[in-house]
Amino acid sequence: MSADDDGIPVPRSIANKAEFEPNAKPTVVLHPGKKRKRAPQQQITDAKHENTVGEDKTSLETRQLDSKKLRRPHGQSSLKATSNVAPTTPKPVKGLNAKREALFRFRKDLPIWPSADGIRQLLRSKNIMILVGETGSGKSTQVPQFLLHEAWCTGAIAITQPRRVAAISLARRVAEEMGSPLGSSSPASKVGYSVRFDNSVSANTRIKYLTEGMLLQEMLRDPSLSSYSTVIVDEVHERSVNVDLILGFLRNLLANGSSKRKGKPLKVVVMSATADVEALVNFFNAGFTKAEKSNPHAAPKSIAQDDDADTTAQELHADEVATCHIQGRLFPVKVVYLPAPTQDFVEAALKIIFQIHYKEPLPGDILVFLTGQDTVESLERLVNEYGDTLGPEVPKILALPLFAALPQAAQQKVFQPAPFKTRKVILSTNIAETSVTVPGVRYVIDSGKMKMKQFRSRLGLDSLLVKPVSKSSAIQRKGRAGREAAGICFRLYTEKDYQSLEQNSIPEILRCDLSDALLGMKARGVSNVLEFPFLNPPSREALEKALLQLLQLSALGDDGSISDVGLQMAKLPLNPALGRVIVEAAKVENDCLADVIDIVACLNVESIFINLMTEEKKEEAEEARRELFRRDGDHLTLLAAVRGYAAEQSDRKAWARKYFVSHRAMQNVMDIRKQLFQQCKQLKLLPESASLEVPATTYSEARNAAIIKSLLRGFATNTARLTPDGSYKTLIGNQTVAIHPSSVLFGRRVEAILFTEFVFTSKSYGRNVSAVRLGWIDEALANDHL
DNA sequence: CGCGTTCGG
Repeated sequence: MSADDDGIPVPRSIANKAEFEPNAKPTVVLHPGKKRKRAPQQQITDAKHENTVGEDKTSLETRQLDSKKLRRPHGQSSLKATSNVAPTTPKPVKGLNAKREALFRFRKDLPIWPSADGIRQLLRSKNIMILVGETGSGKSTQVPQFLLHEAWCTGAIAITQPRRVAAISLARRVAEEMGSPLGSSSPASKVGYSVRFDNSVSANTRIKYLTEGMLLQEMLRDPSLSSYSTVIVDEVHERSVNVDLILGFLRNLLANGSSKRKGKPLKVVVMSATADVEALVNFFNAGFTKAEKSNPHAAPKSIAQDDDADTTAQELHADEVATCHIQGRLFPVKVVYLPAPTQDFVEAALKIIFQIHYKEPLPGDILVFLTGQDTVESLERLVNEYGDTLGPEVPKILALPLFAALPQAAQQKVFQPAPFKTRKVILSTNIAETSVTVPGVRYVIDSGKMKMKQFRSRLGLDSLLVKPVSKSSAIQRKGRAGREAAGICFRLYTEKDYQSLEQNSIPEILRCDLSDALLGMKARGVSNVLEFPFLNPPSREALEKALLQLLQLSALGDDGSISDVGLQMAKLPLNPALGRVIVEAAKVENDCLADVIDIVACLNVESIFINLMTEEKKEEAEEARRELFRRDGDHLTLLAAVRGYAAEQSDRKAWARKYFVSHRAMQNVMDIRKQLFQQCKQLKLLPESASLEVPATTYSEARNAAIIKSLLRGFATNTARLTPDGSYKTLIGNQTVAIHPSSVLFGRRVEAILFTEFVFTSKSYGRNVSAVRLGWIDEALANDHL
C-alpha cells in the first residue's frame, strides 16, 4: 500500500458524502465489502486553493514541468511571513495573510497534527521511530516540521522519497507552509530538494527532500551523514532496493557510527503506509549491542490514535524503537467481488464499465487497473466500440489509456475534467497505483493482476510476467476510488481469491540483479556483503552470482575487495556492466569514450525511437529512419541518432519529428550525456579539455570495432552465436535467445550477437543488439574469470 | 512463431 500526497489538499468541489448509495446494484454484486467506520471531516471551509489543488505530489503535471519552472521562487508575501511564526505554534500569529492562515488551518486539521507533541516526546528519548501513517495522514509534510525546533535537531533534516516529482512537490508545499522561499531561489530558504539533474538547496536549508538514490550518493561522499540530525525515510512500504539499502546503512550507522559522527546524535524516522511495523522494529533492535538492550528502564513506548482494533503498535516490545500509528483519511469504498473467477478480465471489465455507466449517476469516473499496453489498448477498442452504440439518452463515455510509454500529451488527458454529460474511463497499468493520481475517480475496477519483473540469476535474465497482485496492492488500488468521495471497487476475482493473495508484494531486492547493490556496498566500506543487514536477505545464490559478476568485471579483486576500477564504476550513475563499458572505452587502445557515452546514455532512457501503432506509420518511420540505421546493430544506430540530434542546431524538435524519434527521450539523453561527461572528467577518464561538441568524425571499421569491443567487456555473458537452424544460442549456458523485433538486426543472421538487455516476456529476447565476431567474444571471455 | 509493469543515480 502507498500513501501518496498526504498533507496536500485534494479538490473540495465535490460534496462530501459519508455513505455512498448506488442507484441500483450491479448484477455481479455478491459480497459487498466492509465499510469504514468514520467519514472524513470537512477539511477546509472557504480557503482558496488554486495554488494547491492539483499539486498532488505525484501528479503528471508536475512531472512535465522542466527543472527551471520547478525552481521558480516564491512571492514576496511568503518571504515576509517567514520570521514571525514558528511552524509548530498552535495558533496562527496575527497579521498572516488569508492564504497562510488557510494553510495553517489545513495543517491543524490533518490527522497527524494532534500527535505532534507525542512524536517529539518519543524522539527525545529514542533514536528510532517507526511511524505508520496511512494515505492522507499528512506525515510527509508535517513530521519534518514537527522536529525542526527540537533541541537535538541542530543539523538538517533529510527526508527521502521514491520518486523525483514527490520530492520536488513536497518541498514546494512545505516551503509554502513555512513561509520560506524554496531551495536555491534565496539564501534565506529553509526548505530544499535534491533529485538527479536538479539540486535546489541554500546554505540555510534545514529540511531537504531527496530521492533515495540521491541520499545514497551523499553517503558515498559522507558515510556518516554528518550534516544531518535526522533522516526520515518515507514510503518504506514500497520497498525499493534503494530504501532497503538505506535502512541497512542507517542501522549500521546507528549501531556503531557514533564516533564517526563525533557524538552528534542521529535520529531516524521510518515512515510506512502499512502496519507491518514488527519486522522494522525487530530489524532496528537487532542492530544494537547487548549493553544498550539490557537497559532496565527501556519500556515499550507508543502512541496510537486509533480507537479501533489496531493495537499492533502498542503490543510491540520495542526498547530502542518508538512506534506511532496515524490513521489516514479516505472516504469509504465498497468492495464488490465477482461471484466466480474469470479467465478474461478484459471482457469482465468491459461488462462492469457499462453496468456502472448505466446505473450510476454522473459525476464519477472509472479507473481500471490492467496489466500492460496490450490489455489497455484492447479494452480501449472495446469500450469505444460499445460506446458508439449508446443511445442519446445515455451520457457519453470517454476511454483514456494510461501507461508510462504513452506520449506525454496523451497522458495529460486523464487530468482534464470530462466534457459535459460524459464519463471518463481511465484504462491504466499500475502507474496509477502509486505514480499518478487521477482526479475524479469514484469507481475502480481491479483486474487483480500486474506485470512484475524478476531477475533469474541462474539464467542471467529478467523475466517480465503477469502475476496476481498482493493484498496491499489491491487495497491501494481500491483506495483510488475514495479520494474525493465515497466510491466502489469492483474486483475481477472472487473474495476467496482475494483471501489467498500474499499480504505484500515481494520486495524488489529479492527480485533484482544484485550486482549494483553489492558494488554500492563495497564502495561504502561493507567488506562482507553476506553480513549486510538486509530487511529481507536475498538468497545466497543470488548474492554469489552478483559477486561473481563483479569479479568478472574486475570491479573486485580476487580477495573480494573493491578495485580501483570498481570504485570508478560505483561513482557512475550506471549499472556495473555499463560502468565497466565506460572504463573500458577510456583505455588508450580503445579511445572511444565520447562515442560510448552517447550510446550508454541512450541505453539509460526508454526507447528513443517512437513506437508506432499502425502498419502505415511503421513503414513511414522505417523509411525516415533509414539514414540513422546501421547494419552493425542497435548500438551504432543509437550513436548515429545522438550525433544527428546533437548536430542539429536550429530545430531539434523538428529533427526528432522527422526521424520519428522521441524528443523527450532525446532531451533526457542529452542530460545524461552531459552528466556522464562531467563525471568521467572527475574520474580522469576524460581530459579536462574534452568537449561535448564532438566534431563530425568519419567512422572507420576500427573505430566501430573499438566501440563494440568496449561493450563486450561489460556484456561478455550476453552473447550468442548463430546455430545451423537459424536460432541464436548463448555462448555461456547455451540458451536460446531471439533478437527483439524492435532491433535493427531483427530477422537478420550474423555469426554472433551481443545484447545489452536480456529479457523473457513471451520468450527470451535480446534487446539492443549488435553484430560481433565470434573471435572477439572468445577474446573477451578469455579476459574474464570464467 | 513481431514487442517494453513501474521507479531511480
